[in-house]
Amino acid sequence: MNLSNTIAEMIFQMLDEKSEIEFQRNLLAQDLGCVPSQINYVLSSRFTPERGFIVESRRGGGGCIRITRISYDKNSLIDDVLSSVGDRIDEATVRSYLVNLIYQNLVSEHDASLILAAVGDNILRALPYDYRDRIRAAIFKQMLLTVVQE
Amino acid sequence: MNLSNTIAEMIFQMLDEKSEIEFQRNLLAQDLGCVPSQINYVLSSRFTPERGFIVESRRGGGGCIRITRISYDKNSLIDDVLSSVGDRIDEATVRSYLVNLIYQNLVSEHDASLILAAVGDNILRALPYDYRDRIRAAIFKQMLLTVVQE
DNA sequence: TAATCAAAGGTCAAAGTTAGTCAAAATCAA
DNA sequence: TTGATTTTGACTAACTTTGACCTTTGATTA
Repeated sequence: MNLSNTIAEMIFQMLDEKSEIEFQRNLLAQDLGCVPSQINYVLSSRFTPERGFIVESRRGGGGCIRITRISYDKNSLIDDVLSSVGDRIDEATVRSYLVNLIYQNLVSEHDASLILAAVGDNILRALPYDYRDRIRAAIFKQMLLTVVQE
Repeated sequence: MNLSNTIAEMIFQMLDEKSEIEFQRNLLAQDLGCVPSQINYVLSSRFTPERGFIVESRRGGGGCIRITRISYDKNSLIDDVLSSVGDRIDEATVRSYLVNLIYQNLVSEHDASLILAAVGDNILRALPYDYRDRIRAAIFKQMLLTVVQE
């Protein structure tokens, strides 16, 4: 397990108890024995809005970082997803949507794995670049609609 | 016995104890005294979804390769289907497979509708003829494997 | 009040660590 | 021989770690 995952896990755990946490970057870094900017890396690679987190911060004396886990209203979230997925999407982005959808209990893990099976790159790679992300987006949307319909 | 078979056998053995293993590509290659990319060759030639394996990986620090063996309990029936679906398949044929699979209780209606959402012609029609039925077959197989896996 | 200082956090790019891809060369089997 | 499979390695892509330098903020001091 690498450092970034460890840090992320620790933060996830904190967020398990409260939906909003606050901490000092340098202190956390010191606790973890890492360089402060590593915290930023973890935040920007794992606590993105796409995955359902808001990260805010204040500099200067008494500064800190605040992370909030957001929960959306059910219907509107799917709508949001459907409308925010353009006519192209890559696999990584699908994954992050799915993580979020699972987290919000809008899509079961089972369905998510089916969706991923369908739009995973290991299959769509066979398509010419022009079509790949376009077809992926179309299938993804269609499947989401189907999932939600029930 | 050639190298690839030796490597494959070693991995099979590991998978005999647990249905999911994780290892570092470079370390394994070193142990085996082969070039790292040989591992990829073995994986892509022998640990395919068709043969009941899922291979995932992460790059970068702490990266690794994970192989999951799909349980073959109710799988052998699906296996027949998988091998009888060729490289290409049209929508009508998918539908009849699904009807059959539902009838045999191998696939739920819910999953069938998801599969159909993914491989329906209304989406894949956007592809050039050459690719359409080929991609459909690939997605169909991959999804069936995913369904059975649970 | 204005200048200064110290205490946060932010940015970015280089270096490091894995794994993936691809095609040429070698080998094997029919 | 010929076509398929295997072996290699150079190059690429993805992700992580680190550190030097920058910006913001609040408090203190002249």
